[in-house]
Amino acid sequence: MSLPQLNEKQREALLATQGPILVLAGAGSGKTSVITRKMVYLIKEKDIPARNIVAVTFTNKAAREMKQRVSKLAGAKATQGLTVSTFHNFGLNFIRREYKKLRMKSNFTIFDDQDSLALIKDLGFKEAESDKQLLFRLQQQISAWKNELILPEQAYNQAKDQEQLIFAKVYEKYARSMKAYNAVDFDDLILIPTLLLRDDPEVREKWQNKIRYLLVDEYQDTNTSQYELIKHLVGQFGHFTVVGDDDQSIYSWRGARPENLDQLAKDYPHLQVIKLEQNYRSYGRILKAANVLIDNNPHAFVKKLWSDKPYGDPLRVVTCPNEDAEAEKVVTEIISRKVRTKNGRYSDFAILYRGNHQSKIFERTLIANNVPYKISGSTSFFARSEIKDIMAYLRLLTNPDDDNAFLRIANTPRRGIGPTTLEQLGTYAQIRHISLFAACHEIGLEQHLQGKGLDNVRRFSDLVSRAADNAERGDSVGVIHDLVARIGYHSWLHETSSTPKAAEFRWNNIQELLGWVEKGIDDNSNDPNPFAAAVANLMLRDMLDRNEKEEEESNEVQLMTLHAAKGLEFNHVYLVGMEEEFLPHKSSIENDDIEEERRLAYVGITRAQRTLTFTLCKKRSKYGEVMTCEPSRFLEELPQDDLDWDAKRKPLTEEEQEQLATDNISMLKSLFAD
DNA sequence: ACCCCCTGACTTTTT
DNA sequence: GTCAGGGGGT
Repeated sequence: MSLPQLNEKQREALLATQGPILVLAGAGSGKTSVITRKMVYLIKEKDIPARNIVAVTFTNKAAREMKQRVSKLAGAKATQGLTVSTFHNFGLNFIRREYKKLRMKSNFTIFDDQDSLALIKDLGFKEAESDKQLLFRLQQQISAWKNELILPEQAYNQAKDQEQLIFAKVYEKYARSMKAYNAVDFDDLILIPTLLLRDDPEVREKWQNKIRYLLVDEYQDTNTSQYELIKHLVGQFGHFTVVGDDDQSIYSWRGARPENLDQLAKDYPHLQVIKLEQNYRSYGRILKAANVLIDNNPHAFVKKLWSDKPYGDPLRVVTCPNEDAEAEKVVTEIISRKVRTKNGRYSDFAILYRGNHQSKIFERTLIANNVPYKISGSTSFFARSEIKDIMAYLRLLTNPDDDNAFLRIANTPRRGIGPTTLEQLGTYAQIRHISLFAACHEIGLEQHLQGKGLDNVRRFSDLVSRAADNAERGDSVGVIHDLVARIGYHSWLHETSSTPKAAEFRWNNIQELLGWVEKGIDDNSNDPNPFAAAVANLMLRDMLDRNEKEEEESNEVQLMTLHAAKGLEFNHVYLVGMEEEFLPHKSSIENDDIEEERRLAYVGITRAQRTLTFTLCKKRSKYGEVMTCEPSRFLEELPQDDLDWDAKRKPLTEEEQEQLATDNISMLKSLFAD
């Protein structure tokens, strides 16, 4: 196999197939290309069967992209059986295969964050019922324990204060309830396989034999439990490649441990470290600025990005009197730049910010100027109420013990099962130690019990259990369509939507969802319960081919947080709100956690291919009050010779700036008014 | 059951 | 300043 288009280091990373390999891949250094081509190399040249190769990523998007690229390079036939999935999807498949060993039922449901929060709230921890903040902290603590591989008993023993003690108790209760509901949460999808692999030599051996080569993307984002999972999967002399960049670690607040990179060197003394330092994305000056900035952070592995692209224009720093002027400045500049560029597209421009709330004013200004835009990270498909409703029906069909699903839909659409009935049902279920749905069923059998609410409960219980029976027997998709029709969901949508158009839009969403269920059911798999498997997969939000549509070249200005921008690139980047207390964020300053904020700025800078513009405000109205803002310390850390810093070169008075801004805007407006 | 007003939050989020 | 979500009133 010839290896064109790869540089020396990339080739080295690709050819190293013995023992543990760490690839330190700087921003824009062609890391995805290396991983995908390495998989092809392993299959084609090293004759490792595709089914013995596993690659894990953090997002569905990354997994999908990788899979596509590999099968394009190696052909669909050669890649048959190759596993490219997210950590969570891998964990899910693991559990579905090993459910017997785990003493679980095959029809477990997956709880998302909201489900688990609802459960925690329900566990009767008095203080947390009213105090949302506390409830939230509790959920995060439980999640953190799970990510650290700490079980309830250990949490209890390690508790340092009264609060921790109480939290640990709730954790224990939570774990027991999850078992009763036959449910797992997202963290369990990693935790459960890790514990089984750790404790069961037979299972461990089986999986280590299956996986002859493991690849891990975005390694710096792994948490403790993911680290251990990988360790147990590859065994002591494992052959694997992990790819990561400690400078782009921006998720430590949710358990990611960039230290896992150093830990790897300690756990595997023969670890081969390969650095990819040539950047194919940015102009030289942008890279220089990024390097200088990140040099202020301590490093376990030193790395210096370089590029043979042109040096490029100085990075501009634009100081604005206030946030309105900032937005106007950015938007009018994007318009004029786009018009001036031949074949200029709005999608060449990105506006990046620290917090979601910062998008609002830019959105408003873009609308006012008729500029098409796209904000990433807005309400997702699965957050839509109609999708949550139907998902709850699907969950209840596969797992009748899923009380969260039951509660969501018991009275949706309205069928006269109000709070009073539900409370009675809850009490009954609690006494009998059964789920709410099972309680419905039992009450249904007690013919002598009378009451309007009870009749409704009976009817509901009959409806769902009949559907569940039929679904298990065969045509589950037909059964679901039938169920959706029987509950009158279509007319319910029309009742609850403001316009008929909105109702039809929501109805279409449901049709789309049901289409995925249909596609997701794999009758040929040896899974004992293909329908349940399909529903579980949907909880992990892998939307299969939906994104193909979404990702077609859109001519829209891209707006997103710095976190969401990781992995992407844009010709022209506007990094807005470059002020102290924004970037670095106020709470990070207070917690003395500047390094991760610096990495965030680094990620933002390295997104830019050609030009980079920082903007900041002198004054900003925060929470109704006008506040004076300080320029971000990161601006001071950048190489000043490479900056075109307006305010420093010729400081204008506030009035002059305001005048200038107004002039520019009216000039541009008259230019593009039509 | 529904609506309206008040209160509190204003870091980041995938699965 | 603005929005969401809870609580309380009708």
